[in-house]
Amino acid sequence: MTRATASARPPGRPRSGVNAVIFAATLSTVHELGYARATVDRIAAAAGVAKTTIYRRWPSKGALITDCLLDAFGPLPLEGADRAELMSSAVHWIAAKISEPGVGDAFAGVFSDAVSDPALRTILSARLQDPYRLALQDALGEPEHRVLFFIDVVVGTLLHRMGMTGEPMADADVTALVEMVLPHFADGAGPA
Amino acid sequence: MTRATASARPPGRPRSGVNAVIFAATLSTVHELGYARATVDRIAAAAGVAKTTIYRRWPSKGALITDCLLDAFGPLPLEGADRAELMSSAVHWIAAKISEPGVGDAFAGVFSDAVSDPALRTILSARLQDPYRLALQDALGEPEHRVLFFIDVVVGTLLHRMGMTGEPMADADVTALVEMVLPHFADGAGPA
DNA sequence: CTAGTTTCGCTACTTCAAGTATCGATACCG
DNA sequence: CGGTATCGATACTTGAAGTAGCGAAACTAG
Repeated sequence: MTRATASARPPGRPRSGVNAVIFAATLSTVHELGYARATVDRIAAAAGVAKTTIYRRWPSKGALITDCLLDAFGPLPLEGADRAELMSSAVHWIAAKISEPGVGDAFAGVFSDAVSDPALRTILSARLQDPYRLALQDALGEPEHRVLFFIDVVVGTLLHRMGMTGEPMADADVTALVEMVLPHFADGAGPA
Repeated sequence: MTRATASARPPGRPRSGVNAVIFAATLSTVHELGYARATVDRIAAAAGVAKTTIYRRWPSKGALITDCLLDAFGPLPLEGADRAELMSSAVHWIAAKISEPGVGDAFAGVFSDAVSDPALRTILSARLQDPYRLALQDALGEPEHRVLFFIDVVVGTLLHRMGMTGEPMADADVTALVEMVLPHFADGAGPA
């Protein structure tokens, strides 16, 4: 998982397999201290590695958080007999992920940083959003801009609740979100 | 506008009426440089005042931005013959406001800061969200949690688009947002 | 006109975090 | 063994939030 699957192993001392440890330390530190106070120094200390080791692997704190989220989310489970079940399970899945300790804070935090950092925005969009967007386009047969709108609504709503209250959205409200979104994205409901 | 309407003027040198100038400088600086690089030093320089003057009036950068947004938004225009028109105009209004130069960046930026700053979250919730929430509760006759959900969806969606793309949401998508939200909040559509 | 109070601009400072630089030591390849 | 890239450790640079203390200015009360 840590080791690249490249053809020949590159020369030099190989990287130790501590990415998973660093990811875990990142989430727990963010969970305990919040995003802003989860400094790279503290994350490194919690993971038992040097700060320089982290900066050798990720170009910035935002990139670390992005990869950490990618690792925490994993692939989108595309389950459901029909279109409605598929979308419903996707919404509940991302809501549950964002509810996990540290994940929501880290997500909202890195998203915030990206607002005034175009480079991080590119990383976030390409590494985190695009894979799920493509999977959804494929599963739903919707054009790109409709799936982007879907993501804006679902993720935006969940993050806004998290940001304004500090708590993840309750199940009842996630269900309301599903019920609001489903008709709009029902087969043949959209324009074109 | 700047001067307090308090009973007797307090002793000492009165504050100069530069709040409006500071607000304008804040928005233009955020618009030019982005939220993170719009430092209080730079905002003060753009407004032609000393940084200490700003910190005499607002306890933190976040509080300044919050008041600046409050000033930029103004009161929620509650127009519309019926419930649907009222909600539609409210969504288009906030979308237009967020599209104004600097406003969306400032909003997304201060929101981001609030994620890991409970004190700022309190300021943001009480000074910015609550007035509009109360006005909506009154106008729509909906309970608090439904209006909060409405705000999460609308503002969250608009900010997510702004944060991920750097551009405000296009009119066509705002219209789609309205069409998605309206049926869910139609009279008698909700639980209880 | 003077005394009291508060704001003003200015400069200097403290604190903290992101990110960089450098070093000797270590692990792996050929 | 020689080459190379990583490791931990320490020190450093840079930039921004927020604070402290100054003399000058503006206003009010007497």
